[in-house]
Amino acid sequence: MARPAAKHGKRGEAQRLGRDDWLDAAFDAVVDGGFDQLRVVALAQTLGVTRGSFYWHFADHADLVKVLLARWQQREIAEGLRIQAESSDDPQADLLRLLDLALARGGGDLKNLRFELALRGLGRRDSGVAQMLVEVDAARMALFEAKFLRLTRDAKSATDLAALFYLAVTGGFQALARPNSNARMADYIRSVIADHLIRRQAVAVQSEA
Amino acid sequence: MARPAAKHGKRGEAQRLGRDDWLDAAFDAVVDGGFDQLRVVALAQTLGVTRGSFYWHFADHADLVKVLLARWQQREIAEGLRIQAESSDDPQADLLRLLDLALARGGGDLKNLRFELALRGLGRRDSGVAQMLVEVDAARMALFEAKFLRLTRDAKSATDLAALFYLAVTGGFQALARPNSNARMADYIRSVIADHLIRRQAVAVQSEA
DNA sequence: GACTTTCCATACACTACTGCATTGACGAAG
DNA sequence: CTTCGTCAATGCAGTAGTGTATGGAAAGTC
Repeated sequence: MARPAAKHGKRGEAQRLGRDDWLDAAFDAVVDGGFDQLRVVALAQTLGVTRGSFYWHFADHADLVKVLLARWQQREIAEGLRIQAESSDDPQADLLRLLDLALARGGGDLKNLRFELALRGLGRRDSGVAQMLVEVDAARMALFEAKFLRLTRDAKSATDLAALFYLAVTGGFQALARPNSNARMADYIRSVIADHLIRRQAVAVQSEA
Repeated sequence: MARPAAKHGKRGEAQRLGRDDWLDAAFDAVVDGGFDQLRVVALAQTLGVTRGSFYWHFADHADLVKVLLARWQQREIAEGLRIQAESSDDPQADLLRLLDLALARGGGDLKNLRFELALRGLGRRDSGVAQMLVEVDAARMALFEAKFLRLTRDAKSATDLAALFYLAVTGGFQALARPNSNARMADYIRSVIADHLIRRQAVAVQSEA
């Protein structure tokens, strides 16, 4: 018997797989299906190989999850630092851009968003994952708070607005990660959050001066 | 061999189980574990019977899920009507009470909240479930919008505030459904939403007059 | 007290996965 | 050309869970 199916992936003909190929496939599998539906057999089938390959790259199923989570966290940290670096003179514009990044994660595809929701689902049962998410949330909150502080000049309201902002964004994840969520919905959510939590705040500060 | 284990459930000694006993057990199983971890063997074990009983009450695993979802939706509709009925003279107080109900669902236990999050996880893959959630969300939004309309007297801002309110509450679910979420967190979320989306709005309306 | 309904036990067949061991193909380094 | 490292196929054992058939016990019903 010859190879069951050819891999028609990245650039057309790279037969042999690496660790990242398995991780990418696992990522996609989690995106539509969640962590509970992550099956080694399924990954092998989509990659066009048998499970024999998998157990060379990973110790077992738990190892795959562990590495996948670590990779996500690493990327999340990197993204945070990257965003922290880019800062303009206009704090309001910064916040609006932050909102765009949070709700669409740059691309417009919802894969990262759906992955994170799956991850939060896992975090409700796995205390280790929950801890990781608490840290990620704290880092993001700190980022938001810093931006809001430049906008409001008041510590208390900056903290509150950052928290509320984060709550709304997290809620937006739920609404946007649906199977048939249209682009209009995304725009509306963005505009509501932007109007009431960013622009209105900027006006209030301006009218004080 | 005698009965593996006695059922020490509701009132102490009711040996024979009904459909609702299985549904209650299934509900709990979903609360901690999600729909993907819903196993009839596990339910049978916690109920102290074998699977033979299950397949008398339900056609199969899919049937259990179907009935469980229907029951949840029924209760949700009833809850909505009940809330709609109780209306006081003070729209602000009404909204604050609505917020309490949404974030704690009356009791203070997080079971309903965690169940709903699990349900939303399922809705990301099952379009039927997704449709049901869209309807539930729409009904709640209409409820919120009606309350906000009495507060702001402006249709546009009432719609927006209701949407933002719902986003924040949904986001609050995520934060509160964690394994180790303390009561302080719940209070903070409540206060932030209440202050910025309800009380501040009431003040703005009052100052116009 | 026979008869029926309701609920449960037992046993079996079947499927879906995992994990591991062995072997082999293939390229690179020497 | 051999050797070694890397990746993959194959086969096997084991586990977990579903669905179904069948029989039996317990509690009502007439």
